[in-house]
Amino acid sequence: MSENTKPRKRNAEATQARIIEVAREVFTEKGYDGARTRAIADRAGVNVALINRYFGSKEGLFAMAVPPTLTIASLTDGPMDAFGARVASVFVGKQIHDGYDPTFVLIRSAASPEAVPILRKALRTQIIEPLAAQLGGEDALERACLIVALISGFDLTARVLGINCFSDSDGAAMRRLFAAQIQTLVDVP
Amino acid sequence: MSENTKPRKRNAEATQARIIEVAREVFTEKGYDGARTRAIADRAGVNVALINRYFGSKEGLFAMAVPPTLTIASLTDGPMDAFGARVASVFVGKQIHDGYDPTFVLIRSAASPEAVPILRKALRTQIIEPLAAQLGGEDALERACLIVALISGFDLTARVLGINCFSDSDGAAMRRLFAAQIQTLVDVP
DNA sequence: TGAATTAGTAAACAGCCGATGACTTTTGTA
DNA sequence: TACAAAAGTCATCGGCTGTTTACTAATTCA
Repeated sequence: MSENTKPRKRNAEATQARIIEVAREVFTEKGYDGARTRAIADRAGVNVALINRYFGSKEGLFAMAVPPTLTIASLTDGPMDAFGARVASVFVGKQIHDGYDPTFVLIRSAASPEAVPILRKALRTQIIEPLAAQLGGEDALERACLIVALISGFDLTARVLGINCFSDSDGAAMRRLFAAQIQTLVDVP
Repeated sequence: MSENTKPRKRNAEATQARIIEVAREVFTEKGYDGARTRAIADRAGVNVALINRYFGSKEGLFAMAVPPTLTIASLTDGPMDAFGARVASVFVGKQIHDGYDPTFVLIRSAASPEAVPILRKALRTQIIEPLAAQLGGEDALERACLIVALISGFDLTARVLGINCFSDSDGAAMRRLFAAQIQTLVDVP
């Protein structure tokens, strides 16, 4: 009862949150350019004009929706000698599910001039730099970049383009190879 | 004298070739969706209608322009124990130059439903399968996919998104690490 | 040479896009 | 209960997109 004591039907904050949630899904499916503001508004059950009212523009909505979620904290938490295995278990065999997938947004928005600066800044400050700091040792920046490249390249090849990269049924071989590749970039120093 | 005996000013074949050449450049810069048929026609010095007359549609032009160029023959030629070094020397430190770059087309068209099936088929049959056959040994398909993933992921991260991945000035460290990563995928068996 | 074929152009169509400003409805409060 | 502020809707604008149809001009060949 501490909050929501009054069941307001009109709630700007909740509406903005719903728009952001839906926008993440549509940006995942279509990328920045392919995502239509009307599609986002319709799926969120609101009028298109609210997107411009609350976020200024489609670009503003993208900037509010995507960068806060670009992080690898869930992967860097835990022992780093098992980092490769952890990444592989998440990305290899990942199903293409409905909903938000930041990596898909990244890949599918790489052709959009409005989205690239936003993605670049978030990727650099929230993923690559922290990862490089955590890796430490020689060429930490290069190794962090290669880890990100391997992950995003794998998602691009296997999921967005839909190339079958598995000679076995459960992807065990890929998971093992993928984990080993990542781990060599962690262990180098 | 067997060909071009008469210096025709109107030459459908030459015009088609010019359109394809320009289309490759524009697809490189903008991706499939961002490439405007009018921009292609204007830069080629012809009327927009010729694109549809000669190639049926924008998608038809893309299918005629891009797949024939998707190959890694220039990289697989040569000793495979230096494959990693060869790939690294080509991709690391590569300048963003004007003109056609198949990897950029791949990355920047990954969000376009019309382009993806075309790219998937060409990438699979002309790059990944030949590369896997050349690699041989265990998990050749997985290793070929990871090589492609690493290359395309690096281009996505460092070039299309424009993230600075180099702690030195000439990229020597990245070139060494990149080459080593690729080479471990070649040498595995 | 003259007619038929081919290369290329011009103009417009139907539809979609993001964004805007005026309008209506609900909510909170005096 | 009256009223002002906030939340949300409606209709529309200007511009752009791929494609098509009708047309003009150059080329080929009998």
